[in-house]
Amino acid sequence: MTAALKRQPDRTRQLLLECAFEEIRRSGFRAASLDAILERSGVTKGALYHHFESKTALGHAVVDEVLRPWMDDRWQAVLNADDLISAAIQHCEALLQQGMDELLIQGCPFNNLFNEMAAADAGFGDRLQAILDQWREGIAASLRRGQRAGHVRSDVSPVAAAAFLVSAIEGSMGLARARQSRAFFEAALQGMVGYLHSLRP
Amino acid sequence: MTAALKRQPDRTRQLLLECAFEEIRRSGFRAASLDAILERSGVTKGALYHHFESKTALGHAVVDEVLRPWMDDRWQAVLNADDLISAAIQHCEALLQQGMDELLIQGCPFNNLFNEMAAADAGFGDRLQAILDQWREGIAASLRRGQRAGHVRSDVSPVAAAAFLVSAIEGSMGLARARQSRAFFEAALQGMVGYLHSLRP
DNA sequence: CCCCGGACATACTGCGCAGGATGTAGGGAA
DNA sequence: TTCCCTACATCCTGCGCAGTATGTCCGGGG
Repeated sequence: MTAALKRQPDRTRQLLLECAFEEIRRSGFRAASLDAILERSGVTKGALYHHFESKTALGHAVVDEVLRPWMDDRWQAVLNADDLISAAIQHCEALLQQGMDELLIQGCPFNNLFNEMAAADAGFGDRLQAILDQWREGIAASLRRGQRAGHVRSDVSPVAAAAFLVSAIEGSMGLARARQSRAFFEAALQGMVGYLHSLRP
Repeated sequence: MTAALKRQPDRTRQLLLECAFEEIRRSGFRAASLDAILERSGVTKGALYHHFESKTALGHAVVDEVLRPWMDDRWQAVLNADDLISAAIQHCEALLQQGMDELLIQGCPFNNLFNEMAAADAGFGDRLQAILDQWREGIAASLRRGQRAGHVRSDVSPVAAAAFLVSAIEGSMGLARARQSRAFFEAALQGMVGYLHSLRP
């Protein structure tokens, strides 16, 4: 840490959270090395263990304070749109045209962490489940609004469609990430657009 | 290893592969402990390293000789059916009614391993990608047959629908596994059935 | 009968890692 | 100014693990 940054506990903590998020994103939680986080942030081990009582606690804080806002921010626009289906299709097409590169290479950090840790550690599981539920319920609520407004077929179950949608989204990211298979991701997005159209009346 | 099983190289090798598959299924590849595999199989470390030159090589062999047949076996019936959509819907409903417990608890071993290793190790990546491609192409081919037979709408892209389908399947298993969330999995399956119906003319 | 190589068994090493023990410096309250 | 607690810094330790070195035994070919 540079001299200018000494003795700024909030900033140090935030720096650790952000560097940990990046490292976890690249390597996953288990493979994330504390030493790597420390090197990247310029913070020492003593400082880290002053702010967080264990690697696991650091991970939990990353979920609460970085990953959750990241997800909220990412999906807010689509979820709050008047017409979810149009917004989602637009979102897909935007992805198809411009840089989905970051997503392809590193995948969705939520999905990565969920797959790795949700089953193994209840602290992660509860937190990630809460994010997932909120996301899913947001979609379901938006679909219900769409049904009332006549944008969405009335015979689809919002809950089922929402679960299916998040499954398809995370599944396609997970499968596409691994090998930078742009073609696969494009095909899956196309299929998603087809599905979204089928929800129309 | 019991006395009766000594000096049977093929059987020893097979035993190792199967125990490794189970251990990997439970813990993932990285967290899979060779010592645990050895204890479960009753084989010693010398024997293991006689048959496989590294943990990674063991993992690759597990994919080739256990996981691939497991997947082939699992999906063959659906892929070869006359009417893919009916077969898939039936498959979903069978899952909904009887024990999806094993899948819920441990998830799909292909999906688990793909998420964990495909990006990190080219040996795993190539093998798993091949399985995925074969699966996806099987679905696409089946959809094309369905189009010729009039079971499937002619305006859907088989390639896109196949990619979307495998994404949704693996995504729902991945998300449902983590926390034994039966409700989520059921909703996702219901959504899947809805999607499958929408592929009908 | 010998002997040689494949099929194991046992004991050890080295490494990366999370985490702990202990030391120190800055800055605000009295 | 003194004091004291927060916010760090440094060094050490123990553990689990993959991988290795070396020994041994069985079974078949000559």
